[in-house]
Amino acid sequence: MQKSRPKAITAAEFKLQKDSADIAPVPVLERSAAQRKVLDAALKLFSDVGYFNTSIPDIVRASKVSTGSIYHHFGDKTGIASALFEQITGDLQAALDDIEIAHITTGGRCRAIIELMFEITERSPATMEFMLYAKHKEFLPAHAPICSSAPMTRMRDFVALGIERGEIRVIDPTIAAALIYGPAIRLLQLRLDGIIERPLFELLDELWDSSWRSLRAKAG
Amino acid sequence: MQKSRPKAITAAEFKLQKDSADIAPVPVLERSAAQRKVLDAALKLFSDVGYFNTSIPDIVRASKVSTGSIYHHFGDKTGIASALFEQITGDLQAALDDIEIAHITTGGRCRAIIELMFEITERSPATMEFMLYAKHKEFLPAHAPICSSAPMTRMRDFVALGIERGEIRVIDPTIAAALIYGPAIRLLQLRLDGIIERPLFELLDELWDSSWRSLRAKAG
DNA sequence: TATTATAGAACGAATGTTCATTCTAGAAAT
DNA sequence: ATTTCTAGAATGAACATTCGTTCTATAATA
Repeated sequence: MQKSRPKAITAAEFKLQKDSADIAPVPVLERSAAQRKVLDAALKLFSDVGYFNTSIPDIVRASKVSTGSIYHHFGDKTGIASALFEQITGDLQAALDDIEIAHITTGGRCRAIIELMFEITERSPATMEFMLYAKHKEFLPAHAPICSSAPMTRMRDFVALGIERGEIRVIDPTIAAALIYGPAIRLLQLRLDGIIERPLFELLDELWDSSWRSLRAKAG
Repeated sequence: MQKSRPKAITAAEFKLQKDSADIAPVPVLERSAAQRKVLDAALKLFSDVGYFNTSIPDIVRASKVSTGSIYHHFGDKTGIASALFEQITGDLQAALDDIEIAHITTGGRCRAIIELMFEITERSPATMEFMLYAKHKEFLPAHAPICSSAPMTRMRDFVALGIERGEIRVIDPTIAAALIYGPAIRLLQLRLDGIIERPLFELLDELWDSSWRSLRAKAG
């Protein structure tokens, strides 16, 4: 059901895709240096003090890009958040593509997804914070909630496929997905909040053994 | 380590408690009708459109309490959020007290906690949203993050005790807590986001069987 | 009991600030 | 030479908060 990530496409192809309803009209993400500076500064500020506590003058100061340029590139303040959202979910989609190719088994895929989430959390906490905590509906009314974003549904699809294939025992797929990803997400939230002080990688093996044990089919 | 909830106490007793450092100086929560109207309206607005999209005039309109009265009772806008936070965590503490008394086993306690979270989600989604999603650090800089709030640490303590008692197999307590509560919290988020359309209660048994299976000690 | 004093609560118009956005003009790029 | 980009001052609306006042109810006084 899920199409693979669109690669670089021409304008004509893009238009074509827009007409067929099942492909999200995500344009190719090519950012100028100024755009990147703005997005970097905004991500950091949004994560540190929150979207609503971040003013455009703050972003101007932090990014060293002028007000006029920011509005030229992003239209308005929500445009910045929107661009960040698309950047991050796009990157995530790409990473999920790689995982789908690199791992055949459901167990391998799910473990790799958890590893990916841990890695993003450690390497760029602000990115993970933006994905998890940003109340997108508060400043991105146009976007669907993060839970129903492409990467999230993709993660659930992997689990559902695992049940079909008999790799996961028969169980409500929603519950199965929650059992697999829920504990990992919980740990990563605790890590972001500073409750967990060790790098998440140190917890991965023990977490995975327990999570997967409760779900894999007996006759594996 | 954890003291039980303070019952109604006299002023003298309260002062005494304040001097001993290990009891939080939470005053008895007695709210006037006006205060309750404000808190009800604010909770609904905060949950519907977010704290920063809610103006004081909005709260005045919704609660039918005047600007002046609101400032008289709550000091400033963060005071409203703060009062909500204390109300909700206080109620939660009380419910956890009841659970601790009503259930002896760790399994029973954890299951009851999940049931409680589900029940709050169904009965008052706004309350659960405020607890989960409210980026408290953005508008309640004085409060610790929700993860390290009293009810959350309490929930972890139950799990840690279960390991000591041998009811849960030997495993990192942080991971154990994530395995128990993580999936439930995940489901409840999906329910709040409208992804799950059935009442959570219908998922409880299947969820619990799987969660607990991965954690209970072999020699139960 | 009748009158006055006091204090807390309620009110909402007025204030001053912040902030997103616009505007005008000039610099680069194509 | 036309379009794209950059710049930052100017604008105006929205907002949290303040303040002077009025209401209500209980307490003090006579």
